[in-house]
Amino acid sequence: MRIATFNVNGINARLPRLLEWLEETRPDVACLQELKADDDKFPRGAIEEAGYGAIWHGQKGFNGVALLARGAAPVERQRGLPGDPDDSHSRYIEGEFENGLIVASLYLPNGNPRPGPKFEYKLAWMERLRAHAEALLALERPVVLAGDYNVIPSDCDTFSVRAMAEDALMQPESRAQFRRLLYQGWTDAIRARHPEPEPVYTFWDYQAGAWARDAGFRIDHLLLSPMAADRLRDAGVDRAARGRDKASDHAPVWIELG
DNA sequence: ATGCCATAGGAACTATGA
Repeated sequence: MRIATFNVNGINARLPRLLEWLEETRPDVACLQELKADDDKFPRGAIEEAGYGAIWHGQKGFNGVALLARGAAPVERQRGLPGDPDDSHSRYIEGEFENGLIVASLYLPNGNPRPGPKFEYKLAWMERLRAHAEALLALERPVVLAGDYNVIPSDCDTFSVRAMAEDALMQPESRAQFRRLLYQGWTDAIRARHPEPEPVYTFWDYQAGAWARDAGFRIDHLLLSPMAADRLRDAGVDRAARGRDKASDHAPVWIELG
């Protein structure tokens, strides 16, 4: 089965591209981020017509995450990341799919500018994610944590270490928290299939001709629990999606599980 | 150091992003 994650950067602005991508690649589960739409603005009709059941956690203006299942209705397990009742951002949704599979769609805070409250929020969010991920591992089930992590894990995951040196995405604290997650026992699916130092970018800025000169970085990740990692057959990036008219600044990332 | 470009909301411009 195919599971994919796609930061759409506005689900209504991106709807034609999203529907086209669903039809072309037919993922069994799709994790979407940056809906930038309130719950009642989610295009449920168009998604259903494309053959997908959906659950979503919207927010006006920014954030917003969703889970899509082909020919099925995802069963919601968790809406919002646990650990802070005062956190109003819609950045996490978790569902249950066929054969006991658990999949989460997450949109980790960017953290810029740094230093400052946004960077502190990012690190606190990562700590909450670590705690929740630990609980998921304890279930000993196939689990996929997919989404826009806003973390460049290592220097070969960016076109320019120098250009990104001061960015929150590449700070030692952000990377350390990401590594702590991996050390719990999660597998970074892209790196399992495409070991370093192969560059595998998932994001290219709209500005400064970044796509044209392949000035990208890797921030969209699928982390697999041991039971999911055992089933990993392949992983990749749908780069073609980034080259299209009215494209998102992110490309979809996918895995195939046996 | 800032803008570059894009989206949403709302009707000029700001907030947000990475």
